[in-house]
Amino acid sequence: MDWQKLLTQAGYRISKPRKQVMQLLESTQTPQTALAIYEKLKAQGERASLVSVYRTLELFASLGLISMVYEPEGSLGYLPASAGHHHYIVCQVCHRAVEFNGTEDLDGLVHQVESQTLFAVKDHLLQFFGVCPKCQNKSKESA
Amino acid sequence: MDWQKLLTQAGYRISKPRKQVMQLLESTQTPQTALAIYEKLKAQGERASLVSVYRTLELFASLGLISMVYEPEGSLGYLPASAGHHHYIVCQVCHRAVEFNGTEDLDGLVHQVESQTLFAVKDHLLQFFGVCPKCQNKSKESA
DNA sequence: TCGCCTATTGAAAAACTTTTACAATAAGGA
DNA sequence: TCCTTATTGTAAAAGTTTTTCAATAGGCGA
Repeated sequence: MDWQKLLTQAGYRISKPRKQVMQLLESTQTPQTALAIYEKLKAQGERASLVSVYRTLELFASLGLISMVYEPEGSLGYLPASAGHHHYIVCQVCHRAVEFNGTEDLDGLVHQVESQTLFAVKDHLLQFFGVCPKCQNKSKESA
Repeated sequence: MDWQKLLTQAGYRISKPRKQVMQLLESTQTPQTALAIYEKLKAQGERASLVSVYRTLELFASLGLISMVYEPEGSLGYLPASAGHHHYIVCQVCHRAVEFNGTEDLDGLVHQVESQTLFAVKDHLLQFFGVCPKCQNKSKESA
């Protein structure tokens, strides 16, 4: 669904900062931190405040409109959420994030962990880091 | 291997704060944040500074003596590292962390992700959250 | 379209976390 | 025990996230 409709239906307004943040996330190829979003908007001449960026990201995340991934250095980046699964592999070179579908294998792992630890699994944190095809080729060329 | 021997062999000294931090981590059942370690040491009358706690944790982690887990609220906790694998499931109620062995299933997932995304997988972030057996029983009793 | 209500914003400050600088201290080999 | 220097503690800085509150603007109803 359109994010603006979803926001409206949930009782939120379509404000300028919210439009700007979503537009920036949608136009970017890599996950962006709150500060990076703020600085890129500023560089574009927009004057959304950093506080609003934080608030907007929190709202969008709570509504499932955006996903969060850990960058290779540990900071938290945001990117538009797609419909289904939300597991990402992040390129350690160019930071590009790509979704992968690992539901089935993960289900197996969840069951194994539950029987092994007797915990009831409620949630998980799963993310891969690696080198994307483009960056693999670049390093081959320069070698 | 004994952590003190390992430190010495790597050219580091066995200082008071390092002893205190390791002792505290070894005596605790749950992962501890830097601040929590500092405050618990202070409560015990030890006078290690917060700066030293940070430095010590960084050193221990770089030597593989301790592992890091994300707490349910998102903060980073430390706990002594065991020999082999280092994946944890953390109880959302009592914060206890238990290791699990998911190497095989994870290998399968890694291969699937590589063929699906064409990335070369270098590293990963895997952690589960749930409710431990004890806390499951407690909630049953109170229900 | 206009006006009103109030959700939302921006600025400033506060709270919190982590890092840096540097003189004083103490670990451990000679 | 002495000497060298790794390590510490204090203080300050840097960085990040949250809170406060008056001003603004989104969007519904008239």
